[in-house]
Amino acid sequence: MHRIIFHIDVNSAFLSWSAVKLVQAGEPDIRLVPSVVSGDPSDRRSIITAASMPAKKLGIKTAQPVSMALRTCPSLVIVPGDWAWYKECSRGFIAICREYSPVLEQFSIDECFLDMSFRLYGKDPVEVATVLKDRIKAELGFTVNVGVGSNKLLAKMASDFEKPDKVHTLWLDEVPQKMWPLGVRDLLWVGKKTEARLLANGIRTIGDLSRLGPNSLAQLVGKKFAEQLHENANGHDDSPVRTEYPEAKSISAERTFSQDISEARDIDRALFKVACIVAHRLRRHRFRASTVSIFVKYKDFSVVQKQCRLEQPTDVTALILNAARRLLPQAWDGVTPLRQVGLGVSGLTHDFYEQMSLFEDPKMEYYRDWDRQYDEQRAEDARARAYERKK
DNA sequence: TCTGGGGTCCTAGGACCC
DNA sequence: TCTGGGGTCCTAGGACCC
Repeated sequence: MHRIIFHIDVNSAFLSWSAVKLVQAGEPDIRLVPSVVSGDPSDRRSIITAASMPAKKLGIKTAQPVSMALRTCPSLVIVPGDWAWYKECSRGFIAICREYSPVLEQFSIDECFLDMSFRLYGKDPVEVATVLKDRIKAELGFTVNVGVGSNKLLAKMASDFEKPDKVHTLWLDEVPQKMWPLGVRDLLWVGKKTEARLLANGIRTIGDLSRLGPNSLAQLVGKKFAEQLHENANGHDDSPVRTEYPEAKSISAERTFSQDISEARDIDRALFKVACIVAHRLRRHRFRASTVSIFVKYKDFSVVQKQCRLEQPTDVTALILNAARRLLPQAWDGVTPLRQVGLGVSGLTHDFYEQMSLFEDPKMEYYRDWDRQYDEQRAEDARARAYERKK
């Protein structure tokens, strides 16, 4: 059975989308100059979320600190992120893609896979991909790359070839010419650590990797990962295009301080804030969580994480915060400055039978009331922001 | 230059049960 | 009294993705 998969990837998504909005408002096109989307540039710890092609040509990269990019290019144009607008752009581009095949998997806000296997009716895949790409540009004002291949892996690798506004193929029989010469780091799932480990063993290209037996690879990266890498390096991937999404398995929030802090009060305040955010998201998605975890990050980026199980699943901020407060001393000595604190919940269920406890905290009603008011305030804020946008 | 925020999956060890 | 082996659950940490 021969499959044909498209991978559609928005070029410099957040930057392009901000550019579209500015152009609509009669402003210059920031895609044509060195520009980035980032957090507050006056915060030393802000990093770049997206960079324009001219910025990338200067060596400015996603995830780089803004302060560093400004040294490279003092005239860099910096725009803040606009998440509501990005969601609108994402919906628009997904809607057009869906017209080409209902077998669509949204992989992230700016990427999707289309299974085109039974949708081409003898037409040339590259021609169809080109029409799709040009339609998005004409109707929405931003460009995409389309990767065309025999499976999801090859389609995704292909969309990463030359950018922007391009269609590339990577069929199984093109793997030796187009994929094997690439460095191992270009293979999906090979990150910095795995690359270092492979290089240390003389494995430089994806071709080197493809020729390695899964057994010798298993010594380096573990059995399961080795099997996957071996398959992928040979261009094999039988994972289906998933139209349904598994439910979330965890929810977390974190705060990075503008300076490392060791003041217990400040740490607790941050913990309180992230607990409010996480519990609110739990309630909004009608989840309850049975495990609470906290993590702290030190200035050398080392992370310590502690978790505990709750007596019963909850979505109550106070109970989650209490658990977090109990965990904190296990993760932090109370002295060493912290860069970041985070709080996560997992073991999510939609289990809503209240297991009646004889020992229910008498403050429970108060806690729930507090949460209701918090949720109402958040909803009101969201309405106010939506109203501001419409104006 | 000094590194955000939100996720997923895998591994390995210990506890506990049969 | 001492022993094996398998299964499950939990925790901590590490790697990757966008």
